[in-house]
Amino acid sequence: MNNSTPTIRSVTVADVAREARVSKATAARVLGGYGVVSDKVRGDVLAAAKALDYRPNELARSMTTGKSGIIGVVVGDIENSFFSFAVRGISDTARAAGFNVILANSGEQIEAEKAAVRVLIGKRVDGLIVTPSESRDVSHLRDIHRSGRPLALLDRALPDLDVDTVTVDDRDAAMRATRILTDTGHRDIAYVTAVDFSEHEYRDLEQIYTSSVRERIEGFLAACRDAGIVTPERFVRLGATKPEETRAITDKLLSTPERPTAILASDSLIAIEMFKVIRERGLRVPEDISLITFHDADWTSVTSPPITVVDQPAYMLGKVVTELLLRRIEGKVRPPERVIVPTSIIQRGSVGPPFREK
Amino acid sequence: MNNSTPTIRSVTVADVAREARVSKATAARVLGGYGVVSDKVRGDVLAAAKALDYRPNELARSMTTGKSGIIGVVVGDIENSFFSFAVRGISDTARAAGFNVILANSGEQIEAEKAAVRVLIGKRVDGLIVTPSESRDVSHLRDIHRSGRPLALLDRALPDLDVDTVTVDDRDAAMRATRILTDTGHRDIAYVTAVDFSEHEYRDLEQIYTSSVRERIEGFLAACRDAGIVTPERFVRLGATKPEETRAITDKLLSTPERPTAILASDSLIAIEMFKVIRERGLRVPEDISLITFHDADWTSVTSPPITVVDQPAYMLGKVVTELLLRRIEGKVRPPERVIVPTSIIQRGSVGPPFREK
DNA sequence: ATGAAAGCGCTAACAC
DNA sequence: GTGTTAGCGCTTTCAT
Repeated sequence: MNNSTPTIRSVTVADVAREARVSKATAARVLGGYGVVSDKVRGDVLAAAKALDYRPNELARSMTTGKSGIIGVVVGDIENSFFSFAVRGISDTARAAGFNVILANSGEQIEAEKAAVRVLIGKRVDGLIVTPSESRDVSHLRDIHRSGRPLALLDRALPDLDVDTVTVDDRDAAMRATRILTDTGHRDIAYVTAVDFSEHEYRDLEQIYTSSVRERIEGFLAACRDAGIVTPERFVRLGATKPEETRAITDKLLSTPERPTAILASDSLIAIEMFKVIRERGLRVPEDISLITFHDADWTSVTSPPITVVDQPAYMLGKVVTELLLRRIEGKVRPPERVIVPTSIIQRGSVGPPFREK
Repeated sequence: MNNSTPTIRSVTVADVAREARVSKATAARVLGGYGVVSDKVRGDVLAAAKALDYRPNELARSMTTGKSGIIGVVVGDIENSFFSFAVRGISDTARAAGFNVILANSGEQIEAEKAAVRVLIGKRVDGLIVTPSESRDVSHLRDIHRSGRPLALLDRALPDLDVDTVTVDDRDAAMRATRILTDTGHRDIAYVTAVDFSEHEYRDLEQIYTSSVRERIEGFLAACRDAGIVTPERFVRLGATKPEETRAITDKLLSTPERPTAILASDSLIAIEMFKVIRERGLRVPEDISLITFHDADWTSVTSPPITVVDQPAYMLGKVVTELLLRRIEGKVRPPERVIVPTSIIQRGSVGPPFREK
């Protein structure tokens, strides 16, 4: 049909108004779906709009209304399937409420996170959902709050920032997972986590600025101590942020004669890399070493043996945090909520008695 | 510090101008980084901006410039790690060029895809990258083109739409994968793909409206025929869009005594589900049945045996399609490009001779 | 029920 | 170099 050159100037309410022989205001009323218009005029305007192929300019609309219909989301790493699911939960919930989502990746880097927040605020998003990469520097998050836009935190709580927050029961989950290991007889258990840190060695909790990481370590250590294990922190390893780092940590961990007999991994990306290294070294799971990981990633159920996991309802986390945010966007004033979503442990075949006992 | 109530009205160039005792235009010049200003005035304005905590309103900026700095992306399913990687490639490339990304999920539904496109156009994105879910209805994509905004296609070509398109060598990849199977002696090979279709049975290529799906089937059939296999289409199955569908297809496929001795899966989501069903039925890979899948998903390297895959450079696809789009956004006029990125096959342990020969 | 006009925050001509 | 002015496309009083 219309094979003419691309439309240079898009058609505006003024164009439609002219075509329909009404005022700009009237056309805008029917096009924008507000105010009152007679049925006849409505019909005329709609017909004109159709004839001209009118598309509203959401930008202009946002500018006058102050709302963009966009929710900004900043996550640590979209390639981590935990976040994929959470984002899916966010998107579905937002879309159902008529909102769009702008997604930004922080790569767990505080500077990238700040930049992303700045941009999103500039775009006048109606609200933000952030997975804060650390709790020391929250000035940019404070700014959001100050700018009057709602903010909700996903997966990680910030002690200094009293806003709607949804996390899982990290401490408890870590304790339960660890207990499975100690109950099976393990005394030398490694905990490997992804917090960005120059060294892999763990000193004390003061080093850790990410709530979920911290709480999991706390839970792990507590469960170990409950089982009478002394200095359980000797096998805590930080900095498994990339496959190569994880590989280095695992290699070192498995090289000593005093090596751990079980491993608890803080996410599935770490676990899969550790699993590969374990395999390559000719070790068997769980005969030679037991393994539990956070997150029920797809691969954990197809390995031989399948992996015991802490199942985190990622989609649900995304859904809940979005609901909280939407409620704020709608202007409900009430104290910030702190939702803790329970996890469950799916026992599969990757835990067995420690090899030393054989 | 400033613990006052959230800023109601955000500070504007006018506010900064007043504070710095210069005109709005001058303030705008330094704040917007264009035009020329004396160093002294620049300093004054910057100081005023800082004091007032000025944040540019990107919306207003976009409205006057006509550019939003946003690239709209519509993919089939973000949970599919193939798309995750592609999106990561898109994001990284876009961000490096100073663009943001709005991500929308079509769920491979044409209506959702149309809605997403409409919204993104409304937001005046500077360009769109779409993974078209089918090639019959491309009116909405034509509209993009007509609206003057660049459009680039990812992973799937559209015969009717002559725009920048980046895909992998689907036909050839399917042929090579199939040949591995035929060379190993297989004569009864199933091809299972995810195109949305009411029945699972395949009749002819005319049913298929998605280029990548179609080309892969073509390649599969061609390679089978080259190997002298008659009616290879008898084992082509469509509609593996959800785990349940895949499960049903696999169950049926494996229930007959004439069951296939090898399977080629069109994506890793299908393959993992098939792998699970195979396991549950007590069949072994590759002794009882061989398996190859498109996409080097993480799980394919940790199963026993690991899975032979068609490695698609998803990140690269995203990167390349974004580069093409950015070039168009910059206004370069030249004929649409059709880039075909080569794939490679990673041979692992999931292919063996057909069990019937034993 | 409809219209006229102002204004959202910014950029872009065009003067001076 | 700096200021003045006029929009961008829409919503929103305020009249009529």
